[in-house]
Amino acid sequence: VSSSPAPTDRVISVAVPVPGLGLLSYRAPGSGPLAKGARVRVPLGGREVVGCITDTQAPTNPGHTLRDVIDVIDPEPFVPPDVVDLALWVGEYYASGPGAALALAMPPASREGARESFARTRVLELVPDPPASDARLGDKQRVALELLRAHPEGVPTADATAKGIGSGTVRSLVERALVRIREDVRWRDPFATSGTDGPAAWSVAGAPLQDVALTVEQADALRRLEDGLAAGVFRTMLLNGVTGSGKTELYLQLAARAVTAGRRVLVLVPEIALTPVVVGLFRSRFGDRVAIQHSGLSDGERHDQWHRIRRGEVAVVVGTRTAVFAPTEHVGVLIVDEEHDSSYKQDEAPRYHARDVAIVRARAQGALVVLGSATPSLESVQNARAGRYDEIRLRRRVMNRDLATVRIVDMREEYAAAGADVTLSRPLVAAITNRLGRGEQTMVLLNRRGYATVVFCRQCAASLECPHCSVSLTFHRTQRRVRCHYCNYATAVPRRCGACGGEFLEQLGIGTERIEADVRTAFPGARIVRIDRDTVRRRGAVTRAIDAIGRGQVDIVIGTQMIAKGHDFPGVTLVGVISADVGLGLADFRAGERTFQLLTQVVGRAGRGDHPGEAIVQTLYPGHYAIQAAAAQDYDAFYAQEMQFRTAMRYPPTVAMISVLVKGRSAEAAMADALDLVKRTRRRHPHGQVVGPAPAALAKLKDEFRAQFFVKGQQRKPMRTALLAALDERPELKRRVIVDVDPVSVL
DNA sequence: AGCACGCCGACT
DNA sequence: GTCGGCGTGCTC
Repeated sequence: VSSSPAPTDRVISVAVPVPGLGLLSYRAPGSGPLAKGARVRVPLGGREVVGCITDTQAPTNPGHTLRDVIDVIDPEPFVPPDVVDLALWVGEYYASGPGAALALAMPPASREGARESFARTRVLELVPDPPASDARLGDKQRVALELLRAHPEGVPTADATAKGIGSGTVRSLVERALVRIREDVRWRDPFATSGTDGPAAWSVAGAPLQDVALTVEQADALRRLEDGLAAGVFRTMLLNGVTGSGKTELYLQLAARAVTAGRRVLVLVPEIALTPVVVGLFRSRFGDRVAIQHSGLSDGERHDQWHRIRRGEVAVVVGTRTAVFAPTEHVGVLIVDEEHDSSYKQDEAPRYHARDVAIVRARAQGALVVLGSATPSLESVQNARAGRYDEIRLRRRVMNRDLATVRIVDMREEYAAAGADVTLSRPLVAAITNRLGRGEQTMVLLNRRGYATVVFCRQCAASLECPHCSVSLTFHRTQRRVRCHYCNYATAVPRRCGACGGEFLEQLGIGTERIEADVRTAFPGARIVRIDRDTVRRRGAVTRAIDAIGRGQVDIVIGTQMIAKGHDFPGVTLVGVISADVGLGLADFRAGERTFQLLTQVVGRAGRGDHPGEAIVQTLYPGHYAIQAAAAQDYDAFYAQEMQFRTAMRYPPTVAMISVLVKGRSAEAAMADALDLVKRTRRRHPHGQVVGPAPAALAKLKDEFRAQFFVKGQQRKPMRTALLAALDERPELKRRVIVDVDPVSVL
């Protein structure tokens, strides 16, 4: 290791997979090819790591002695250079550093330097022009040749073995040059294993193979989208369309147009559970030129899908937020479905928002972005109304279906009439009875798991808290235990109060388990299924449950927000919301927005088939604007009210915001460190606003105490610079500080 | 993230 | 006298 590079040596910039580290410079001896995006093995401290070249001509850093690259793994770019730039942007904007951001753009094993490797199947096939031979064949050999003649495409060795053709028979046939062995790449196809119809399913049952006829409104929208695509320049279009207005069909037809023009299409969906449906729709139009990218794939599946995309074999990539880094070239359209959904924000470093990254990617490549939602984020609508996006409205449902009629039930009246224990209001019970009689389905939403949310002592008023977090424990009746929904701590329900020894423990607050029990009691003959994180933990369980509902094997579905998202159930004509206000009380500036979105989405589940839908919304706050606007399906009313609140409180999107969470071993220590950072940040950010510190809403989590402050301003760059400079003065705090740029949740 | 260094408590 | 607990600092 010497300090000054010899003239022939090149100095390169490398992103290493170490959080908090910037780009490092290394010497690349020799004259082999060096490409931006290629992987290199480099020394780092006392170990070796695999990094990614971000620049083949780096400045020599005078402060450091350069070390030599150990090995150049790829002669060509592994990560496409424009995706390298995208990752570098993410690393800077979200203050995570380049290494962690670049890891998002690489499939798992490749981060350890593994080369492309596909699974292979050995397949037997006949040699086309076998040499004439007078040798006599045995019975087994004749059977084998017969089988191969019947299958000119070849027979996998495993199938041959299953039919009694042993390896000895095969060997002698190969020696006689009558049969040969071919090695096929076996795609580890995630759709085949997690799909609903077995390995042969290329399309979702009933999905139309061709474009379906559009309504006048849809046709107008499609024309505007196609104009945007044809322009061939960067543009963002907000497709703001009520539930059931047929946005997906527009995605499909727009994608077809892009593919015809030789451009690739990226489709982002919020959740893994939604990928099979969307992939199915795209496969029914684009066949096997559709790839999948999401974190639920096995490493092998992910590897195969990634390399298919990288080789340019696919036209459409469908996936969750990570798919925004797919190694696709010539992207013409990026579609972000349900753009408001909080799953697009990663809740660990790098804390990126895939919708915003999609926009950055499109800008760099001159592509069109389509943001679709029935309940767009305030951010997107504000951008549209400021002229930065084009807004396309779809105000009507397809097939002239009406929006569901919504009835708000004031639960205070129900309590007065039937006691404070009541969970199912009289109108809801009557409506469910009515649906059961007609053979129609009901969906019941309660966005809270468990049986009771609080176990409360009637003698001393203490409630059962998690010993590791500052939250109450939730009672789960099926497990006969109380559990913490944050750290998963669980324990048997105590007989007596831990504080006073009193024997009168009472359960308050209801969850889906309790609703399931109450619904079963009220409707003994009904077929009931509950869908929440507790019932569908295994891979494919959601899909199976959703299938059963789709086939009409269920009368009443009870669930958390899981059931509200995306899935189209034609048999559901009634939606009941148990406590519409769950979530409204949270100390989060987006509480109202979340409630409005969830209610609007779930009410939109009602009546997509031939029958009109009805929704019954139970609440203690019937006058709240989020509930009122959702009931009226009036986005504009909600937007106006919510923007007033955000403006008054100086919350996003009226200001830019960075949330900073400081952890400590005591509440006081966390507050003291946070206060120190606040002062240092404030000094460097005199024109902005630094708010706090205060104990975080979740003041203690997994035995760590948390203090929080917010940096607000108009431009993110000076805010981020000020904060990072403050952190550089207290480097020992870096491990205990979480910086979240554009936070989606501040809990 | 690793890994080394370093400074205090419980064992051979 | 050493082993090892995890705080702190560094990595081109």
